[in-house]
Amino acid sequence: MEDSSSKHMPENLDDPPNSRLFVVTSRCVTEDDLRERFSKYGDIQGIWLLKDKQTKEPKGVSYVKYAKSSQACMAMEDMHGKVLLEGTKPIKVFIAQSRSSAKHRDVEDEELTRIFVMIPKTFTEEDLKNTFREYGDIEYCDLIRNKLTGESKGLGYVRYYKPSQAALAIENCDKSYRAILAEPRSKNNYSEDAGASRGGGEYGYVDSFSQHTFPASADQGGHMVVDYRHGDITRSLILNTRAALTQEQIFALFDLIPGMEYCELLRDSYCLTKGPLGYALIRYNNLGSSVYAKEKLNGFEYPPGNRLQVTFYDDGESPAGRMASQVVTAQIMSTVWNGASCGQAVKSPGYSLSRIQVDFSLPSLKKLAPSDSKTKERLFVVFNPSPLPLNVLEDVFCRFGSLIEVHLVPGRNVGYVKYADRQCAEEAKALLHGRIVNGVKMKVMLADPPREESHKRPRTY
DNA sequence: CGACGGGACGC
DNA sequence: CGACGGGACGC
Repeated sequence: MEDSSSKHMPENLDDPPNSRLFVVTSRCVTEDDLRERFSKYGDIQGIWLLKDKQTKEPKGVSYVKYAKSSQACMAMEDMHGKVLLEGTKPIKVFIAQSRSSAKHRDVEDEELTRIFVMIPKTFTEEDLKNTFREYGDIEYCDLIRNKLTGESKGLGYVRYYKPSQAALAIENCDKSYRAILAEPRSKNNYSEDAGASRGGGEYGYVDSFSQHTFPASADQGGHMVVDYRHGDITRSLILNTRAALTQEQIFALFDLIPGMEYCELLRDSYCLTKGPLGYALIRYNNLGSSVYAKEKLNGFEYPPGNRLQVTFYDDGESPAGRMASQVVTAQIMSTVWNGASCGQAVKSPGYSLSRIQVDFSLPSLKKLAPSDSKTKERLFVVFNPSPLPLNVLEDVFCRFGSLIEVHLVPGRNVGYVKYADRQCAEEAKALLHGRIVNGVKMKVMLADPPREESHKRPRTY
């Protein structure tokens, strides 16, 4: 089944990643010399000495492939600078660049000592350190936090002193942490030109290694580029909120980002009788501030439990609860509302912004189940011709009680509805299947059970 | 027919 | 400075 002969190394040169050494030696060092000195660190799968094409003379460059990255790292750490043969120069040992990488630059320890992990949101930096210190001395731990609330996003970095320690952590820690090597901080992964670079190998260490470690995402990135091209972003934003917010509160919130030049609380034209304001219009004096404000405040819970929805305002459309564009809609679906639901504390029928148009009678609005409720039943919904907005879906599907959340699949006309009670889900299915809501026909079915994943950590949100 | 599976840091 | 082999199943 497995081909482990030392002669034949087909495509597994980089499997697992960083398990191969690049060794610079004196030309007179032989394969046996290398084997003698390097075999104590682990299972050597192959040794290859480069030879000159014409003269067949050794070039003093060789590769040593181990079964594990930690073995390669330990060999590197221990052997780098050692003299193999009396009177020859000290050898140099590095982790080899992946075969598919065009770069021949040395792989720095910087790239090999920091890992990126998924952890429960309740973890502190100390918890993180205590969890991962069994693999080696830790220089520091970082949590990724929401800048505004300070709450952990359940993601963290652990910096070790030595590559072998990071490798050991990745190899041996609980799979649910999904530990991988962190991309170096210098590279700005953030301004998402990922759409342009996806599939291209022009970004050094981003290429083959990241394909190894990052599952392909269906998420539509690159909104900055796309939005500019389509002219969908403006300096104006729309705030949607289910909870009542005062003009002062909204002003204070959006004034956190410099450049606000306008902030007005508007009544939902469809809910004139309701006291609380449904949405607000905010404008900044520059594009950067509006983009930044949307990024920072969209999805922000204020007050806690009330997730704000911030979208770009498009002058061509009615402001009431409308998305600026399909692009922005998709982005909101995948970033803000995914896996989220409003806390029931602030959920109240009077604050519903969705305008529901149906040709059948709907039960009254019900409270949502707590977002940490255990899912007892899931519904699978197919929309025709296109998905309904999440606030509408929540409005409709909550009316049978125990609704936990509605989740749309980005780029597809389908979604999932989670209930904390099977009976409620059944009733929702019975009443809503085949119905038309706001002109969108819905098929409502029981969802197939989720795929079993043995090493899966329960989601902590 | 139609299906979820995750991930990034204020230089 | 010091970066990527030899050789070929059996449909």
